[in-house]
Amino acid sequence: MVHSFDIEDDGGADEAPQGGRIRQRNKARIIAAAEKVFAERGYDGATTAEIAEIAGLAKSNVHYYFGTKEAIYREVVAGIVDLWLKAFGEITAEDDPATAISAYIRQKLLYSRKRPLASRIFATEIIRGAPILRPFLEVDLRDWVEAKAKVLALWAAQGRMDAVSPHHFFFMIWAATQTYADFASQISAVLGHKRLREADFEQAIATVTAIVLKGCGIKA
Amino acid sequence: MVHSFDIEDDGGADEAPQGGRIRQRNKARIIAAAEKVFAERGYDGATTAEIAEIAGLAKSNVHYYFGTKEAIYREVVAGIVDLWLKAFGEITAEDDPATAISAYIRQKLLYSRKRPLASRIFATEIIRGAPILRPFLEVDLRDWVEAKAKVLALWAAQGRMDAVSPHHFFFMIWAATQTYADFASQISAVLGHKRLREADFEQAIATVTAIVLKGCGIKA
DNA sequence: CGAAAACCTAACCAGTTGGACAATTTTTCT
DNA sequence: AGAAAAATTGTCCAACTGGTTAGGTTTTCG
Repeated sequence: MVHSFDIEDDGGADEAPQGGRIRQRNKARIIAAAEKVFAERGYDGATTAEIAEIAGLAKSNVHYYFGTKEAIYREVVAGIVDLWLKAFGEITAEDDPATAISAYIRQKLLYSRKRPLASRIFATEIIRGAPILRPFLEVDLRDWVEAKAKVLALWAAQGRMDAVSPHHFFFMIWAATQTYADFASQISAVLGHKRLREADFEQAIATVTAIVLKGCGIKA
Repeated sequence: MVHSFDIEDDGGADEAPQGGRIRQRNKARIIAAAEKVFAERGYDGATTAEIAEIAGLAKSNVHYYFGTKEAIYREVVAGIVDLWLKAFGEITAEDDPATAISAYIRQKLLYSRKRPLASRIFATEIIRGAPILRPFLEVDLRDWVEAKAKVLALWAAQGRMDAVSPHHFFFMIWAATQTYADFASQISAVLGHKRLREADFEQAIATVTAIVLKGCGIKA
């Protein structure tokens, strides 16, 4: 998993939340509330008071569990990184290119649908210059892309796809899929829908997949 | 141009900045400084004090020209919308599809290179739910997309390109081009470059153009 | 020139925010 | 039960922020 990068404070086991039932439940509530508030208001716009209110706790109680606002933010971001890593899915040389890439795009797009708040927090963190996530980007993500670049190069050598720049290939997929979370308000405005529907996402999956596969000369 | 939507307060002529030389120069300085601050800190994180400092004026002087922080923000956003409209470029039925789409992608990408701050402010505005830009998105941008959808449909009927969903086609191009401004820190981290270089943008243009054109069956 | 208009800014203010703390209540464990 | 640990909260506060104001300086223009 992630070796070089650990956002969370505890250097210990990566699993099993610590503490009693109450602690566990309240921390979860706070994180969930914080995700909403950070996504809607941004880091600076978010207030611990609003997080507390949504979590159904007193503000002082929020500070009891997480010392500072930044600590809450770091934990929210850490959770999002986990999601990213899971959403990465597997793309190996043994896979069929069309199958693997299609699955990857679908997974990313469904993630934008299921967890738009997380996606937006990730986006604003990057836009702000990735003060928290820089190590993750420079090491883990970079390694991941380098590994996948080799897979794409192999596929290209085998004539199973065109020789496209693997970096920009992924940048394009990430952008095209994340936009349905981050820019949802723009997309729904243009589509004339109040909210994005299931069908919109299905059509997005179809369009993005079709263009990317054909555009890279990947045979089905 | 824009008929249904006017962010700027003055209902009058759209050209020629009002006021004397000093006023003009200082307002420009403030806007430039504000663009930087809003892009880096977000709306809530931005302070009029920092804007003033970067502009080289006293905070009170900033409030002398623009009454409120929100007014500054609105003017910055209005300027960005103008850029968007210009960057839209022309895509008409008479154009050659490959030429028109290539030029459009290139223009958008170069805009991400030349004006990354503007792009980031636009992005955060959308992520926040587009409180200011909603009318623009729902009317002007929507109309623009509908008009272009007809062009794409015609091209498809003429067998000059595949019948792809025009909406998602543009969402994809917007995402793939804007990502080089908004997510520059992610991209440079993955590429291992401290800053994005000219060559990175050229390769981005090449990759995105190639995938989109081929992916939509647009013959060169 | 001279006065009106435009420009500039130090000082100030009221509201908000993150966070500290001490006192109290609840839960846990023996 | 009863003591220790954990949880809860009202209250307080220093720092900061957007914005005002009053009084000064500079520019403009007849």
